[in-house]
Amino acid sequence: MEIFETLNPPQLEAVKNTEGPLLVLAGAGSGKTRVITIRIAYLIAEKNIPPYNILAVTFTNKAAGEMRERVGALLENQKLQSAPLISTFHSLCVRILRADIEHLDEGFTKTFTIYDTDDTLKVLKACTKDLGLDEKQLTPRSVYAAISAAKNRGEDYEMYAARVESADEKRASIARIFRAYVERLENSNALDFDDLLIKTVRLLRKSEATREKYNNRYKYILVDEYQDTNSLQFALIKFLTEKQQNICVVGDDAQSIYGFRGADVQNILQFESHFPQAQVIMLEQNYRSTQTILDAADAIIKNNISRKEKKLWTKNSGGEKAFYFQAFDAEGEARFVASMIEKEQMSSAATKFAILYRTNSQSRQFEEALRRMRIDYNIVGGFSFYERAEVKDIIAYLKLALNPFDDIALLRVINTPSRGLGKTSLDELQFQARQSDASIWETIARILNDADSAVARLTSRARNALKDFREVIGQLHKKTAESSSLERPVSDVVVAAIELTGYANELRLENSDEANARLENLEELVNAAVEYDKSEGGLRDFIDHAALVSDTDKYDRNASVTMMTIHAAKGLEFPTVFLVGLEDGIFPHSRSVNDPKQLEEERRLAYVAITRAEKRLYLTHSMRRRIYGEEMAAEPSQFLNELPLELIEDLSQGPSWLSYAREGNSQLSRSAPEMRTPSIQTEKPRKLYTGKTYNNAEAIADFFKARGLNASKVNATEIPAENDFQESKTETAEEPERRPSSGWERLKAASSREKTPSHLEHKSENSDSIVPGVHVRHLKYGRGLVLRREGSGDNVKLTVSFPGFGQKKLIEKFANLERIT
DNA sequence: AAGTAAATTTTTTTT
DNA sequence: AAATTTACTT
Repeated sequence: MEIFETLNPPQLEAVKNTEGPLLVLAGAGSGKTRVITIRIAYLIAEKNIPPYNILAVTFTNKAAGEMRERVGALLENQKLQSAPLISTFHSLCVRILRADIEHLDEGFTKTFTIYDTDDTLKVLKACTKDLGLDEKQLTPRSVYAAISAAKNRGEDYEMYAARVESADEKRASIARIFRAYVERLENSNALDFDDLLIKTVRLLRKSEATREKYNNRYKYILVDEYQDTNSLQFALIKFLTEKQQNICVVGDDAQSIYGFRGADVQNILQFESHFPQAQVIMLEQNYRSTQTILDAADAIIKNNISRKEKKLWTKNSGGEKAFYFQAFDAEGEARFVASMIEKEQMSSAATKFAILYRTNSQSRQFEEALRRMRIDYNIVGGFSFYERAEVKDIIAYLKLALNPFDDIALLRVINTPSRGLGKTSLDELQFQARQSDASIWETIARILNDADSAVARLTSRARNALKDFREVIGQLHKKTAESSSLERPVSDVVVAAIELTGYANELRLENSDEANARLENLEELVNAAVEYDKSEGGLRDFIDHAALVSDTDKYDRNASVTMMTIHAAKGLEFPTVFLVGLEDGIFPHSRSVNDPKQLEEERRLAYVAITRAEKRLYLTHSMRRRIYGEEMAAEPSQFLNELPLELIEDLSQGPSWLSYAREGNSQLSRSAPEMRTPSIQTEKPRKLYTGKTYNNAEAIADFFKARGLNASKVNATEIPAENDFQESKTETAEEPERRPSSGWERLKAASSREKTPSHLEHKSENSDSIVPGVHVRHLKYGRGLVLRREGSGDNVKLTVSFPGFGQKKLIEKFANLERIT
């Protein structure tokens, strides 16, 4: 195959080294995907491995789809009997479980339902309520996080309870919810995302026959983005490679960005000890970016302590500097990005742009700005098609028809469209179901069959509604049965779920713009089903697909402008990248800054973002930003401070943070830290900052005024708590620190005094230093983050989030809070 | 029971 | 600021 000639020596090694365990450490832009796809093609075309013996695993459907496509293109001219399985971890597990879950003997059957995050949260909420626990403190999200973490550690609820026994009350409650949750899922024959992995691993551990089957089936296994695997995924791989060890994993520890989901970098770092015969190949030549971009990425990542030294290099020498822009507010930032895109589109229409942000909520401003300038864009993430209410409703009907024990699906649709079943009836139904430890579907049957209906206090109207409902689901069920034996196309059943249930009729009757839009979405769902009928999958696969596709899967590589989170951008590349919202608290995210481990993950995220760029990189941040509808001053991200100034070109209007940084650095090079004269006072890291320093009496008075205090009233202990004074007095004399520190706090105070609109000014005058965003210490709860401040004078109420205790509402006057940094 | 008004919460990142 | 949840009418 002439394609091999396009590979460099280590890439070629990685392709041809087909036997035994192989670790490919592939830096950003080093042609990783090419290597994997060509390797698969090589196995088939040159080594004559039957395609069905090959398994490639990815994390996202997007990656799997792309890989399928590229392998397909490489093997275009071959006549193949089968196709290699290229799948996500979760789809692979569904496939295995749909075949063999009954061997697990845990009561689950092949027709199990998959609960997505939404469904899971609903169950958790119901459990918490059921147990009479505090729903305010035990939010479904936090409980889910705890349970999911436990599951990913391999704990069931008993182990969790045992481990947590002597710990705080909250975790004891979580243990109870955990148990109730597991029971409910069992009753509903449902598995959540974690369960898909857990049950598969358990099944492989338990059943030798199953293990044997898949070991014989998949003789060559490839895993993409191996740095993102968690312990369960590792266990899965271990079982699947038990007999033969033709396992090739590809990844980059510097791009490990899913630690929050249990991913363990140790899997890739310890590969050689997990698979003792392993060979290791490093791909270090970057084909994507300019040297400047690589230098910028490297400047940031080298601040991480735990990392494997890697030296990416490129033949694409030089390149232009990274552009930098400081905006006054988020709208200004978006306007800047939009106008830069417009300008570049004028000169070369074909180029592609990505706007990358840390959180989905940042997309809005950019959407508006682009729309105003009539620039077409594509947005990945946020609301996905399958997350729309009407789509989920219809899917729920289908899920229910396939698995009547699925309480969550049932509750979703039992009164949609309205059948006259209100809260009272539904509460009664659920109560009855809990009493008899049965599913709601069974409970309905029992109530309707029981002539002596006094047990259930339901109105005759409600009973009739239930009868209708049962009838509808019954009919739908018949059709699904026909569909699974492939006598009836999937699209037929989908249409039935839309029409038979009266769902479409209700929307037609409403005849509003919104209702029509929904009807169109349902039309789209039918289209998707028609597409599906062309492939061999049945209704079941269609529904599974709907549960397992993520919003990142709708990336359109032909779009000129794509907006998405940095996470979603992993694996992609763009000629021009805008990395926006480079502000402290946004990126790195405020929930990560207190934990060095999480901060390092944020830094890797920055590394991923920057290395997406091929030719041109823009870095932007805003001086203020609205958070929860409240205008907040925002300081530049510490990551900006980690970039060498000579790599950056400032496009800001007027003086910017960067121009101050330049000034501050003009006398002393920050690349020469040894020139620093250490002394007790200056030992503490300090930051660069713009704006006023508090180095005279007037400025000090101003400072306190901004905080609503009189300088004379302030006692001695409060000043050091702020610790602004000594530092700022010596500011210009000292060498600037690489790692930014509290100087920015002063910029915030200064800039809010100078630039804050008057309504905000007023607010800050009446408050002291305990405002949203600061940290405080509480005698009992310890350190906490102030989220909200309400009221005035003696009635100031604060909402404070204390790690481990949740959110507390406190009266400032009595709470005895101390502000800390 | 259903619709409206008011109160409350929300934002990390994802299969 | 927006979306979701709860409280209050009819």
